[in-house]
Amino acid sequence: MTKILLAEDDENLGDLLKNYLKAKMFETDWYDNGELAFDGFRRGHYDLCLIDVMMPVKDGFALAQEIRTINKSVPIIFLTARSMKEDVLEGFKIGGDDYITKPFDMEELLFRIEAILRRVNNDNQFTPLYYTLGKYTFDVQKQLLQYGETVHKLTTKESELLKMLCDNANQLLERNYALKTIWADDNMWVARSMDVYITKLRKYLKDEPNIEIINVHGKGFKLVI
Amino acid sequence: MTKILLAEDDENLGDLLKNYLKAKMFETDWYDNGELAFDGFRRGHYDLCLIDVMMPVKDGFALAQEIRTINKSVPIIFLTARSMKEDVLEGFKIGGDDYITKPFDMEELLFRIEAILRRVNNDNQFTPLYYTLGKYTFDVQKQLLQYGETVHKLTTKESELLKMLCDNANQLLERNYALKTIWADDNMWVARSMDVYITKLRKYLKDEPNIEIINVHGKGFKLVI
DNA sequence: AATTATATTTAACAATCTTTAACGCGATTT
DNA sequence: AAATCGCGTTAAAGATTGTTAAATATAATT
Repeated sequence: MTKILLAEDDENLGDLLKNYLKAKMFETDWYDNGELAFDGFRRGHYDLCLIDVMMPVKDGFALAQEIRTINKSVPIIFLTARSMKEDVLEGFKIGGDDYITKPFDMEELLFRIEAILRRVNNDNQFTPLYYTLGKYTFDVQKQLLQYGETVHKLTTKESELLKMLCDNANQLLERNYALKTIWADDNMWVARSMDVYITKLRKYLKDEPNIEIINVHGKGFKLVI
Repeated sequence: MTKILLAEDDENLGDLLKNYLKAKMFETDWYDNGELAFDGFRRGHYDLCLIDVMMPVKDGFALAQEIRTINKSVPIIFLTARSMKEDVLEGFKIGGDDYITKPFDMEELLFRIEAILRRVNNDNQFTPLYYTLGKYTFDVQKQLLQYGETVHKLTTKESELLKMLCDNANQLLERNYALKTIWADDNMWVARSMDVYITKLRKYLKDEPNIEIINVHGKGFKLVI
């Protein structure tokens, strides 16, 4: 989960932002002044900072400057009521990545955050490489399901589905979710295609008594280990 | 020198921008409509694109979208007179990096450009001259794939494709993306040509059990290391 | 310019992957 | 209990990819 540091003294705005970002799957720590925010920054690990320029105790620029002394790369976005040229330029000089003036549109802020993270995360695409299923090892990259001599070469769809089941092991994997992500569609016809693949996976895994793909009627499937 | 592509139909603004950026040590190619700009983009190499949204022949969003099909990483900044929410969001959805509304301050634009480039250059996106593939070394410049005695002289297309696979190692290399960049086209017939080259590369790499080019059905290929 | 060599594309067929169709069974609802 | 719905399974149809060889295009050489 992406962690965001929010430095904002306005209670309403801070609360609003935190909740909005939470809904968008960002974990946000909210500090209401610059000093606390800096303490928080050195303690935790953040993927992005959202900093209001005008704050009591320590203003946003000062905070950003301090953050930059200990971290030169974390993305910083300034929030401000003032749209004066000098302020904007000051923000960029310090090493900010973006500058957005109040009142701003939440969705625009979200897109700006995502635009910056997209660039940062360019090479940060982490996915587990192997899963252990009883005696079998599932190599996601190579699309192999193997145990000693026995090696099943999986097709793309088999592999995608098995990976999704593994990610939700012992939990329900919803039909619609799987269909929308793997098949990019969830109409009735495509749904039958998924059933065919479930059958195929069950065949591969039938040698493993401890592993089972069970059906949750009307909802989806569950990989039980 | 950093090269900027400027797509702007307004003569005065275009001229002004080009001169301003030149003074700031950016080499700028200015195209006054979207179609010319796209032609220019595929011909040359640019570090950043500055695109006016409203242009004749081909508007800025359409241009950006075309650019994104052949280049997923070049930074794009939109310029526009409209500050409507929908427009801004559209720009980010396409994969833009920033969006600035006219009339804008030249200095602010400059800072935004620098903020983005700073981040891009941080990510160390230089392209290596050598890749290591198991026991083989792939020399991009000389188009050689060698290990001790064994040396494969690669043809241009073989080399371009292998390089592209290496740049996306362990990630999906989309068919269309490869076709558009290497073959400058992505029709059905050309696509088969790519398959032939995949076969050739697999032959060269078959001595290396740890290296494999796997197919992602309907999407592209992945070099797994 | 003609010839040779090399690189790339096209064509053809085989193999593999994915979807669709069909039928049967069991679960759920009426 | 009958009817409906969702799922399990298999086989065939449809699409994509793998591979080889011949045809064409491009480059190098005579």
